[in-house]
Amino acid sequence: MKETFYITTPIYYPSGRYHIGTAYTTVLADTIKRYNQLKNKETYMLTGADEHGQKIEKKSKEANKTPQEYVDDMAEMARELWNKMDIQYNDFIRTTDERHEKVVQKIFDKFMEQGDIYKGEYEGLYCVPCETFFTETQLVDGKCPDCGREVVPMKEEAYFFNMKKYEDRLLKYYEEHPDFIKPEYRKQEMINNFIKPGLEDLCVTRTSFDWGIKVLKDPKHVIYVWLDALTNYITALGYMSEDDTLFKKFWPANIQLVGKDIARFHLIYWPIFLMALDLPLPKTIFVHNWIMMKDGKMSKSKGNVIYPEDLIDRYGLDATKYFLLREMPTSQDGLFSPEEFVQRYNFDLCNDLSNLLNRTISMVNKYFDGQVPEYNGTPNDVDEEIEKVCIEQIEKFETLFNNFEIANSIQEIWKLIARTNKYIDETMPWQLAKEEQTEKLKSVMYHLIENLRKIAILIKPFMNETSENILRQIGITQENLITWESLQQYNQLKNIKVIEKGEPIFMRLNTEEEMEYIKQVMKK
RNA sequence: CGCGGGAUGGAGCAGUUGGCAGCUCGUCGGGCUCAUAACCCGAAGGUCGAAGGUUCGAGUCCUUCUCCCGCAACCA
Repeated sequence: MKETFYITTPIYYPSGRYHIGTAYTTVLADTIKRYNQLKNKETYMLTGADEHGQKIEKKSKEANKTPQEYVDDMAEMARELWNKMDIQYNDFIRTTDERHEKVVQKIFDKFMEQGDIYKGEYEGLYCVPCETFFTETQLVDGKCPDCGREVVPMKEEAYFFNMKKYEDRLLKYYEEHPDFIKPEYRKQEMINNFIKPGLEDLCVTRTSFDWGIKVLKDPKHVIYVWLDALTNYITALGYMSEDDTLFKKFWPANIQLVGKDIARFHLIYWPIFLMALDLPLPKTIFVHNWIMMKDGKMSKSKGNVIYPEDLIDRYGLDATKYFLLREMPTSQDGLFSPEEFVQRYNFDLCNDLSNLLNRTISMVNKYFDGQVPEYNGTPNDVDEEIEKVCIEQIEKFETLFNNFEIANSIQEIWKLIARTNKYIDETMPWQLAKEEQTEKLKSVMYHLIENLRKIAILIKPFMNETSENILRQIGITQENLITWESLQQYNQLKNIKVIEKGEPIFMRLNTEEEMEYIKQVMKK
């Protein structure tokens, strides 16, 4: 039996077009999934949409649609984007799916029966025209953040989930499972800000709007956001339904990705819901940071929003994914800027990677008519060293990647690329050719192709197209030479012929022009 | 004294368990010619936010302070 691997993204709230940050989360998930797939695990990736709530109700009115029509259109948009980005999700859950709604109702009833949910009163500051509750901290100058009008204290009947009951268990779980929350400092944040001061019970229903899952036994209430949204990770697998084979197979999740804005809900409420259901908790919840712009958060009013389609259409999918993953540190927010994007493209992708491929292919053609020599040992120290470096870099990559330090892990691949470029200068193949040192020259060509093969495999989880392109150009077609295990081999290439003329995988961009282009696109 | 993170050569960042301060880009000089004005080498440039302390030795540990960012509970 293959080891299983279940990974989830948040279900995104479809209140508008998805920007680059949403794409980042999904690309990250897809990359981790593909990596684990290459490592021969049976993987399952879930993404989806969180389609209930008052905001959707409003948005749909503005668009002159029913809420259902509105979310249908948005779901379609999301699917198109993920297809365009070649995201290999296995399932797309929508909270309006019947399979989800039915189970959420069952879960609600179960919590009622267990006494985890009780009826009480929700008190908050209410904006009458907007028909919305706000907390004090949400207010802008003590007024409604949406319309700027006065808010009034209001009460409404609501059901609450008794969080206090699980407080101690949650803390204990944190302590006993050091891998549960990554990065570590998020745990401290949760404990100090929310758990230590004492958890407040969570309001799980509302009566002030309709667009949600009805409470069966009290239908004027709809189930409110988090109980509805968070449970998607298990309803999608068929939990509490006739066919729960996927649930049995894949739960608990190996990793659940969330942005820092929704960390609290995933690190506190979600584990508590699972405890109340007597289910195992996910192995890791990974909180990633945000992509910031030079002038702060992306926002339409600032005119600094970047959409994934714009980058993909002009620079290709792989370049876009490369940038996202390479630029996002684990410990802090990443920075997007047009100049950074163009520079990464030119330096890393064109100069380092694409050029390495190009010069190698050219030499194999020039010196051996495109026929890659077979492994003939290591005729000098440099060859031996390059073999060693290769092994080391692969190890470093794996260690970092397994710890979800993706940006750092990618840098290790690029160190290998840089080292391989340097290897050419050290060995000076043109000199070897002149001096007719054929054995040495053969060895150099062999090692170059071998490194390119490994580089192609290493980038496969996030640059699949480029990976295949490289392998095609260096003439590697045998399945057994493109597996993850084959990274350990260094002397197996036989009967390989590179293409006659190298095709650049990335062409140098004009920095000025492209910076201007990206800036234009951001203002749209 | 609410909580967490950050402050490292011109810019952006690495720096696990304390042991000669690194990387990418930029600048200056050189090399090579297989390749994309590319690639390779060398140099200049930092009292690692401030002040104390522990230590044979601290960017790394402790204390205090300054500035920046995020969070502060039901908005996804």
